[in-house]
Amino acid sequence: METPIRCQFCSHLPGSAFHGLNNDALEEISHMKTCVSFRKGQVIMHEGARPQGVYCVHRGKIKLYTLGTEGKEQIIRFVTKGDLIGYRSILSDEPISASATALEDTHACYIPKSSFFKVIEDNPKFSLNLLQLSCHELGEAGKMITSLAQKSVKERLAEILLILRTTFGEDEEGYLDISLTREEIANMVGTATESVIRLISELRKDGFIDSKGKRIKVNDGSALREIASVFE
Amino acid sequence: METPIRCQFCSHLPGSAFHGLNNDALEEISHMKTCVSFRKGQVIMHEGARPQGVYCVHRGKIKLYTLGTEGKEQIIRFVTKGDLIGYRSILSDEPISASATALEDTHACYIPKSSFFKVIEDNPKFSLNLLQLSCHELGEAGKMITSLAQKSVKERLAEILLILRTTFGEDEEGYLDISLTREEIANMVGTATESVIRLISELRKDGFIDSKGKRIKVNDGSALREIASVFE
DNA sequence: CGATTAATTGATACTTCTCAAATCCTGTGG
DNA sequence: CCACAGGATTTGAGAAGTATCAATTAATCG
Repeated sequence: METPIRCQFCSHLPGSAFHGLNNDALEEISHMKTCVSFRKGQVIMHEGARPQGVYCVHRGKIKLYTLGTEGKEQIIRFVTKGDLIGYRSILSDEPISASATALEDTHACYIPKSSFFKVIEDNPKFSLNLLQLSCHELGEAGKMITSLAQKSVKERLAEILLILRTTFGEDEEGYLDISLTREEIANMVGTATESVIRLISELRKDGFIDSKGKRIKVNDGSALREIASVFE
Repeated sequence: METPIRCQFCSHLPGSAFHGLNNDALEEISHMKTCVSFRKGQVIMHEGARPQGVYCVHRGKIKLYTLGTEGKEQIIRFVTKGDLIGYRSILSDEPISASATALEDTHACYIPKSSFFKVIEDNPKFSLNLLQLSCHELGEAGKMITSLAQKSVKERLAEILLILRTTFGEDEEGYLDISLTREEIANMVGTATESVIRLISELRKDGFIDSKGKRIKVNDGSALREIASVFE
């Protein structure tokens, strides 16, 4: 447990669900929250559990996933700095629908359930932000559903490489700023690990991407867009 | 355009997003809304458009779907009495992510965007209801993602027959109270029409379901649950 | 530097899709 | 009320796409 930065001064405030709240509200939240850390690989929330609060990620990367029948992970989405975890479950009053595991060492602010609801009640703006957020994600989920139902594995892989680039950005050398195993990529695409491996090496041969071990670089985004049939 | 029932007296109020609002609020909404009808097959909202208001369905059944690359429908979910359409787009301030088409003649109440926001501002309870609703649907979408990514077509079909039963119920003879073409079922399952046909006849041979034309009856729900690997 | 875990490759089996043809329905106009 | 046109459903056969299994090589971590 470390001393938390006060929310007013958090660099992720503008893009977060707390943007637009007045100073008093932010000051109050700052007092209600605590700061927690997770090591790479650590489970932050467990599918089926009842969360007692929400996390606002300050640093690090997290995967959200459900477990399928055979215990296979299906990655639903990724969470990074400024994003909330656990709010879905608390707001719908349902058990957690997706487990969260840290992909790298992570710092987050923890806001207990009761405080979270207090912020909602006291700040219509926050409530609206959350509505906007959940509705946006609902749209994203819909896209993912259509993609899984109608696209081939190759199309989906190309799509997800592009999503990874927008979500995590690139480092100085142009590689995606996220380290995933082939299995994790497969669990996002919804296919077998071996299929991902074959297709990645195919994309590499075609020159659309580069890859050194886990590091992947998108060379030709428009080629990937074409493969993924993304027209946006 | 017909005379709308006032919301206070609407039989769908308890299960809708407007439940728990006080009488004054409901009275106000009643004055802001208008009543509209759609014929079977009519498109209510078009993917990509900017909706100017939301519909609260009073009677009828509606499919929400996105169009995939080849123009193929992917049905995301169904909407029935008491449900809202269009709120996701308005709240996230994004174009409509899924088209809506009436599966049978439909009556709905239309609430213009500005009125909708006014209700939200004036009634924290409504805002919370919407949050709960969208978060619940987010969980459902996650389940659908996992199912599409990991289950076989047969498992998904069994799952969807069960979903249809919970969503639409059964008529006096035990048949699902919804009429869908094989193609529409396929568009929900995320497979080819012919595959659905083959699997439906397989389930019929096994005695788990009956079907006469479009009418489908679930004989053995627990067998379907077993096939679908649903453990709830 | 072992010992594990991850990544890769090949061969094979299986599921699901696609195309084509036949049959069945359903609503419509005579 | 009947015949018919057009769509929906069904069935079969073959092709394609993916998964699975096994064996090998590479990478990673104490």
